[in-house]
Amino acid sequence: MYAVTTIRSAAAPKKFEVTCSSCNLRELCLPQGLGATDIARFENVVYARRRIKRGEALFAAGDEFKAVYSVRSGFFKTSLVDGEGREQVTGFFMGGELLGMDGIGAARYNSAAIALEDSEVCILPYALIEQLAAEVPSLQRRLYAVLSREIARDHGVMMLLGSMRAEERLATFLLNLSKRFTARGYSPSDFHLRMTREELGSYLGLKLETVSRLFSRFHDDGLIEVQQKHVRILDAAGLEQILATRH
Amino acid sequence: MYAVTTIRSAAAPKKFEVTCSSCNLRELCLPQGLGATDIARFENVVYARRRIKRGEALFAAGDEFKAVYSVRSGFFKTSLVDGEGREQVTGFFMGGELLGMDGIGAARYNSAAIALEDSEVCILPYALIEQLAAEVPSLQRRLYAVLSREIARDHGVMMLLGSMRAEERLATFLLNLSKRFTARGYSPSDFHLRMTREELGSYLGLKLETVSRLFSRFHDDGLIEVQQKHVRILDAAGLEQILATRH
DNA sequence: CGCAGTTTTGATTCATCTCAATTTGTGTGG
DNA sequence: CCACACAAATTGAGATGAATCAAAACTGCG
Repeated sequence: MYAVTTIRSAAAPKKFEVTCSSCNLRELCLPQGLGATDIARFENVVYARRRIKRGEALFAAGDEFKAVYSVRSGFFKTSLVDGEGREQVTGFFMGGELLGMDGIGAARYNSAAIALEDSEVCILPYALIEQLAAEVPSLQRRLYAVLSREIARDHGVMMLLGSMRAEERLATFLLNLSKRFTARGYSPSDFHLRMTREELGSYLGLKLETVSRLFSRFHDDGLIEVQQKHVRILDAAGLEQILATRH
Repeated sequence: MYAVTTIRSAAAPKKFEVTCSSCNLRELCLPQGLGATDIARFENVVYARRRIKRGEALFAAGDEFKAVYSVRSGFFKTSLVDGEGREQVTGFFMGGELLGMDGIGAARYNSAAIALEDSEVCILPYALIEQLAAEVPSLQRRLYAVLSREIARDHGVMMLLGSMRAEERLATFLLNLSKRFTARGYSPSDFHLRMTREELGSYLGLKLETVSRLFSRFHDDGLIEVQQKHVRILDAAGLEQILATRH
């Protein structure tokens, strides 16, 4: 286990006064549910942030696992590349969501995290978090819960990829995105997609042309407005209806 | 948090002397890497086993989350059913593998676990495991690692479902199964599938007829022998070749 | 021994992919 | 600030892998 000072000097990113207690993403982020005293201890461990420009990697698959990251602003994709060069986008991440947890088990990141817009993350040095979790039961519980929810989330994606037709996949994705934007105080119906059609296609198990055609079809059906990356949901109930339609 | 005695009297399954230290699945199971003293404490918490007959549920989606289970013998599937009645098999589990971890976050199981043959599991009461983990760093580390690996495993399935063609999916599945059997001292090439073609199809995102046809094709190509649920791998390199083939 | 559930196989359809051309948008350097 | 070059998105036509529908064969359980 590293000493705090060692890690600080080794990583040496911009040092900020990190104050989770006043962060508006607090309730979506790791310290959710912690009391004032525990949050203070937590802030002491989360001592820095890091900026990542669009297109840059926060970490790559195979990199040594040292920290988990919480998205403070911006947008990320995570993706996996197999031995044959196939890329699979495994998720999209926005404010308050945690990145890198799949690296704990193997001490190396299992996937890569790429910023899809200029972004900023809070660095959560894993050794310190782990140590603190052993002392603070509410943090320990929260950490297990976050890992477990990630598993449940992945199962949802497996359902999407394994059992849904193309238009159900896109409808599910749009509704999910809408919900997450809402939780962050943004419009539930009006947003800018940060990923390309190809990245979205990879995530949904579809080719980019298919994604593009689906957007056009949803548009023609009056469900959404699309203009390149800008999407406006006109008929959320209609999108839900797609999921209810017998297949 | 429950007192040990409360949980014991509440659950009251057959009481066994559980001795992880002498279990041949020890190195695949949760207590992997624990020293003698810690294993003893662990055994004290894992105080019981439970038998599940073929076709029965170890737990159902939505059940209150109380324990994680380790497969002692037998074979399970886990599956998810969405609002529209679609079933998605999310995994198959054999000796030493852990079931139910997706329930930690929501305090309810997120999926159902069904025995595909008469099976036995060790009951790992979560409240006690959590408590012990806070005191035993090696167990804490192992628990985080197990959760993290489950996430990484799920990402592998997402790759399979999102980026592979039907025959690549089946080849991947067979090779994975072979590896897991090998790790448990069984033949790497000769095994009995416990799931139906439909269950396997659900897991692989294919229809049962497609799975059946793929088995026939692999048979015709001299890669495997199949007779209903019995499979013998004749040419593992050939199966790997399928994955390497440009798509 | 018989029946229900499972698997195999065939014929056909259809959703999605592939290939290709065009349009639209974006970042960069003059 | 504009023009150019490159990246991204759209749309069309046609190919194809897997789904669907249907029937027959097998298996093992009661």
